[in-house]
Amino acid sequence: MYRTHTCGELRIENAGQTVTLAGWVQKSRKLGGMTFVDLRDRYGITQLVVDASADHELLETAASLGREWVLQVTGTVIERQSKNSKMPTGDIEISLSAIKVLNKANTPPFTIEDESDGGEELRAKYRYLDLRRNPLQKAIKLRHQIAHEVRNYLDAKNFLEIETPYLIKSTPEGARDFVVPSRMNPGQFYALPQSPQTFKQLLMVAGYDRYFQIVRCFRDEDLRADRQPEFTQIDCEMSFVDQEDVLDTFEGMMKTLFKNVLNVEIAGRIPRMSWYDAMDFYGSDKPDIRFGMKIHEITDLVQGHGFSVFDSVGYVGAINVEGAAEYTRKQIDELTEWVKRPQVGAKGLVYIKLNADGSIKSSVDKFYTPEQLQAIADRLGANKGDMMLVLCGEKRKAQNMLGVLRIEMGNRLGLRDPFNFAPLWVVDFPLFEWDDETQRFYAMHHPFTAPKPEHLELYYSNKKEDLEKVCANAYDFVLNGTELGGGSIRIHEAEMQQRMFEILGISKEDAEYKFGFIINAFKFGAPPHGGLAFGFDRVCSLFGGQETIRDYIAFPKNNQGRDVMIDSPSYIDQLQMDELFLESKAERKEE
RNA sequence: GGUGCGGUAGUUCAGCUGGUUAGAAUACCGGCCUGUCACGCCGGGGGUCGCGGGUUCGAGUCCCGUCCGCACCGCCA
Repeated sequence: MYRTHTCGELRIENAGQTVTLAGWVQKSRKLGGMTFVDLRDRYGITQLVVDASADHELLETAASLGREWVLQVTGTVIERQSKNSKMPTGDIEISLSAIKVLNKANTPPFTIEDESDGGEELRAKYRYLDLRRNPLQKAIKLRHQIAHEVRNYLDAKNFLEIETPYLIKSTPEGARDFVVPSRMNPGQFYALPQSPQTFKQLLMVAGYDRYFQIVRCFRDEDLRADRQPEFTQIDCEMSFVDQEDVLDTFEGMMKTLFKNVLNVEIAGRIPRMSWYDAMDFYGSDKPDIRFGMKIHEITDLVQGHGFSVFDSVGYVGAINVEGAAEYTRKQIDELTEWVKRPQVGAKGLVYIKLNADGSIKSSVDKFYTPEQLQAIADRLGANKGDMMLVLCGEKRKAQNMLGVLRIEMGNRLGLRDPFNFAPLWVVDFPLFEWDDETQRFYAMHHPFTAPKPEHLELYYSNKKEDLEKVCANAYDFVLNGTELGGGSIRIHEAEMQQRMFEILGISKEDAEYKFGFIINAFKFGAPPHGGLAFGFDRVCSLFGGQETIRDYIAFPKNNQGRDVMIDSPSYIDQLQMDELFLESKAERKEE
C-alpha cells in the first residue's frame, strides 16, 4: 500500500497516528538543521517536518528535495507549534521517520500554484503540469460532477445512453467537416460528426424513445475562447413529445444541475422569449437578461425633423443607460470610437443626456426640441440622471449593434456578475434564413427541423416572402448571454423532409446521395420526435464563472486548432500517405 | 480572410524622442539559519531582445516582410 491517507484529510484528531503519505513536493523550506516540506496531491497539502534530531540520512534526503519530486513518506501526525489557519491541514504536520523518493523531477518551467507565473502558451505546452494546479483540478472536477448529475437525472427519466459512430458520412451543409481517408476504400472519406443528429433520429425510428449521450462533436471552423474543434454535447432526443414536453424535461435538468452542483435555486419557470422579441429588444438571439437596458425603436419619433442621418435610414433605435448622464465628453468620445470599431461597425453614436437638474443635452440639439427628446425618454422609460444612446441603420444590423453596445455598457456598469444566473428559453425561431449572396434559403437550425403545424400552408408556398415567415418549434437555452443549447421538434415524414430539401435547393439526387438513409427510414414508421443538445463545455465554463471553455477540457487545442503539447496536427510519412491516397491494395500486389 | 494587442533571463515583465557593459522580481545554484508556511540573510550563474531583411556612425527601440500566441469580426446548418 502506497499511502494510508491523502494529503488533504489529516486533522488534529489524527495526532499520534503513524501515517504514510504520497505526493509531490510543493515547496521545501530549510532552516538550519530542520526542514519543512509541503507535500501535495489532488486532495490538499500537508506539511512534513524533519527535525534536527533525526538521523543523518533522513536529514540529507530532506535537504536534497526539489520541487515536484514524487515522495512516499512515513511519520507521526503531531500538532503544529504555530498553526496555519489558511490551510485545512494547518493544525498538524507529519514528523517524518522515513522518506522514499519515488521519482525525481526537473524543475518545472512555471510554478504549480493557484496563481501560476507561467503564460498561457507555456502552460499549454506543459498541460500535464498545468493540470496539477488547483484551479484546473477544480474545473476538471466540476466537469465530472456536471456529467454525473446529467446522467443521474436523465437515467431517472428513463433515458438510455447510446453511443453513435464517429466515422460517418460527410454532409457539407452547415459547418465544415473533418474528414478521414479510408484506406480500405481508396479515394473515399469518412467525416467526423458535427453532431449525432441523424443517428439520434434513427434511434427514434428504432423505438428507443428517450436517448441521450455525452458525446464528442467535431467542426472544422475557426476557434474562439468558447469554441474548440472537438467539443462535447449533451445530446438528447425524445419520441412522442411536443415542444412543451422537451422544454419541461430540460428545464428540470438544468434546475437540477444548478441545485446539485452549485446549490443555486432557480425560482419559478424559466422565462421564454420569442426569437423576434429577442432580436427587437436585445439585438441578439441569445439575450443576457441579467439586466434591462432594452432596445427601443424610435424611428417614428426622430424622422422628419431635418436630421438627414436619421431620415436616410430604415431604423433608429436606442438604449437607456441608467445613471450615465455623468459621462464626460471624453468618455462619450471614447464610446463613439468604440462603436466605430470594425467589430461593432457603427458610423457614429448619438447621445441624449437627462441631466440631474432636469435639462436635456444631446448631440442632436440642433434638430430636436427638448419636448421631442423628452418623448424619446418617455418611450425608453429614462429618468433624470440617465443617458440614452442612439444608433441607426438597416433594422437588424442596427439592432445587432445596439445589442453589442448594450452588452458593453452592461460590462462597464458591472451588471454582468458571472455568478448571477439568468436562464432563458428563446423560442419560435424562423425556419429559414435567406442568403443574398448565394440567393437561397438556409435552414436556421438544421434541415430536420419541422415547421410549426400552423405554418404548414406557408411551408408549401412557393413565395419567398411566405417561406421567410415560416416558424419552427425550435428553441435555444440561453444563459447570461451565451447559447448553451438548442433543439427542435423534427420532421418525421418523408414527404415533409423532401420538401425541406427542395426549399434548400438540394436536388432529389443530391438529397438521396447525402440523406437517402434518413428519408428512407422515415418511410418505416418514424414517430413524432424532437430533442435538443447542450454545449457541455460551455455549461461547465459558465457554472465555473469563466468565459473560456479551455480550462474545462483536459487537453484543449489552441487558436489555430493545434495541440502544442503533442504538436498536432503533424505531417505523416510518405508510406502512410501513399497507402491512403495513391495505391490500392491490388496495385501494390502487382509490383 | 480581416482587426487589435503581444513576443526581451527558466518564468513574468520594465526598457522614454535610436546612444555606455540590456535591468527588476521571481525561479535556479552555493553558503548561513531549530518553527517556517510568500521564511529570512549573503553570494552566484543565467540573454540568438521570435526570425529575416532594410534605414543609420549606431537598432531591443524606426521601416518592410515573416512566424508564433491571445482576444475579436467573418465563419460556426
